[in-house]
Amino acid sequence: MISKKTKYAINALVYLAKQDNNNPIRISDISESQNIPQKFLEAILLDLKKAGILASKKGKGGGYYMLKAPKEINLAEVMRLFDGAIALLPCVTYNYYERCEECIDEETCGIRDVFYEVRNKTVELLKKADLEQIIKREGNLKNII
Amino acid sequence: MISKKTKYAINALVYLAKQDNNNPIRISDISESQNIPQKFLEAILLDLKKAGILASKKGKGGGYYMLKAPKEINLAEVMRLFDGAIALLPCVTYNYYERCEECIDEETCGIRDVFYEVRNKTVELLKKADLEQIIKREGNLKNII
DNA sequence: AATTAGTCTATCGGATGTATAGAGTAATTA
DNA sequence: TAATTACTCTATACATCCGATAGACTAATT
Repeated sequence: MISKKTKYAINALVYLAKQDNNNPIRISDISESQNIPQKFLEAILLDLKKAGILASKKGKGGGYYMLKAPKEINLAEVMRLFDGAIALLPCVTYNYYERCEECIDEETCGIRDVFYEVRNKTVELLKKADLEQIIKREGNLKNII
Repeated sequence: MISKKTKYAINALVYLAKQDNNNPIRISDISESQNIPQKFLEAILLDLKKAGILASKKGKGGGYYMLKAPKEINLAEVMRLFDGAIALLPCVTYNYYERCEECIDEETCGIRDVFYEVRNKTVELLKKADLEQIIKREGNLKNII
């Protein structure tokens, strides 16, 4: 399961990416419209800013706005930022590799082999899912109904 | 990430499935050969027994042995048994569905749409991975080296 | 100068994951 | 039927993480 932090982050990003212009949006606006606890959201937005995805403006008329283009931000990136590794086993991650202590021979581990496949497929799907595409998907789903 | 419990369970199952005959194996044997803390392993084996995957025999010459055929046990089943849902969002699980509290419209949620795909692919891959196949994979990996 | 809004630090309760201890029970064998 | 072996159950400990909140601080704008 992904953490609430990641989920909130994605929701906030989609919300910001949906704005017509790129004017700053107040934290309290995002918080209320997306049902995210405000103080919790503050920390999340800060992290997104540090990651170079968002930027902020202080003072009256301030708030957060997109720095990167929606197409350049995908769910794999956001998940890694808040939850760390995407893989289900530490021994099949790109960025957070760790040997399984109890493992006898990693090279010939059939279990690892399976989870390696799972990770590859998952990352592939999550990378394809950028903010622009997610918004398009919403449009499609609305048309179906 | 899957829990150690799940990982230990899989390792113990593969170990038991590899035995030539289906004689009972002592907990202490599994524990030592697979580097799993014995007391922790006891609880895991009990769960696997309750799930109808293993059976046990008490007294001298006793231990745990396979009840189901290795081909009938796949990683999706084991993961669900110990870690619960496989999906990354509660709103896209088969067996543990829960609405996201903060969600505004589930039906048209683009994020959900993505994670729905990820879950389907993951479950597909994990279901294909039964114990027999895992053991075959190990054989293949050994031949490559 | 006053206002508005983001930034930082600290903290907290609760849940979960990993692991261990020890007493108790049941089956087997000799 | 006693001794042995091994499984079963309950309780507990500890660390870590997660979700959330409080409050003081700082910086930009009007």
